[in-house]
Amino acid sequence: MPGTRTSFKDMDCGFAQAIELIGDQWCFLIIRNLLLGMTRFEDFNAHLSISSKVLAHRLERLTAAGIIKARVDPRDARGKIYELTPKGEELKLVYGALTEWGDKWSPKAGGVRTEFFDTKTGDMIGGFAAVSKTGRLLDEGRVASRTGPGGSAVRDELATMIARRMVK
Amino acid sequence: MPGTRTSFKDMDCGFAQAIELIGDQWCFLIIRNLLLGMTRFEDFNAHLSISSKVLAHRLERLTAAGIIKARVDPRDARGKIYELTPKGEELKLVYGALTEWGDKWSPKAGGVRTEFFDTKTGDMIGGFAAVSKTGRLLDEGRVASRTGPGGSAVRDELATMIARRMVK
DNA sequence: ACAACTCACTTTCTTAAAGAAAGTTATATT
DNA sequence: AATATAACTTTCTTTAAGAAAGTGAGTTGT
Repeated sequence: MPGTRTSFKDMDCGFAQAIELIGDQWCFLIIRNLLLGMTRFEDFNAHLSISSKVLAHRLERLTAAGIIKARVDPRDARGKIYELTPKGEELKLVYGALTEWGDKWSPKAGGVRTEFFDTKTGDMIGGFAAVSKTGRLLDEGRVASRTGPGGSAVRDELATMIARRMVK
Repeated sequence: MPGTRTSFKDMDCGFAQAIELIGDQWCFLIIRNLLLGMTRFEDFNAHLSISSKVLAHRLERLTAAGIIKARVDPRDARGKIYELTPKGEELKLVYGALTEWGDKWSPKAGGVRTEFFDTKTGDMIGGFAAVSKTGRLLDEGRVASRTGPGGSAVRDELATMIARRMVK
């Protein structure tokens, strides 16, 4: 249907499912602010300059996806407090890696805008990386993906599609 | 202006800049396929069921952002080969982490759809994580962020906004 | 050499959703 | 009782998404 955004629900792929849930500029920014501790409708509205209509829709979508949950402000029944669920909290790494990438490739004189640190030691974090089963760090270049046990024909079809095209 | 999607270019924040460039469902999926080795207009078109109009726009946007680059197929001057630039390749970690999250929270009987492995040893990868400067792995719960040297008033303003609201 | 075919787009047309701004409702404060 | 505030909802206009058909340079088959 024209105008309707395409849904990826039928795509048998974890990545596509993730994008179905949070692959929207506003969702990304809202979750980012939630990860930083923001909780109020008003604050998202003001800080992100998002219209209240769209904000309400996004909060509803994120709630339905089980990424956030709202509760009434115990001090003032008018207010709601929006918080990340464990599912939402686990996006922290994705956000860290994306923030690092963004800061690297949209650089600013003076240094990074955001730095990550270890809350136990206060030390700055070196970065985000893939880790072997034995706890060894792996160079980004060594990381590749393949179809897992729950993988579908879709992924193999993709591989075939790609193989058929190989140049050079 | 109504209908115009909001731009985040003025937001002084690496994360927002990243979202400005790739924070769109189609861009995400296109880059995912590029990371898996897909290179052709036709293949994105068919595999993602994206309309050619929108695909052309996205490829243009990603090219302008310096994330992909096109070259003519040396074997057939009709065809173009789209490839990730180093900037684009560096999104691999973000994609790995997001795929892992999506596979975990949209689970499938039988196991993960996609598994990551070390191209040197063939061993499966344990996961993605934050790493200290000294190369130690950090528990996700220990990771937090703060304003860096290039950080702006925007982030501090956000922190203030949040602090003002603290409950419990 | 010429027709048929491919690839990478454009164009056209319809409709859903984004943005701006004003309005609503249920509490809360004075 | 009057005013304020938080979290939405409504209205209205415009842009962009989606479907489908069309275009043009380049290639292949005969």
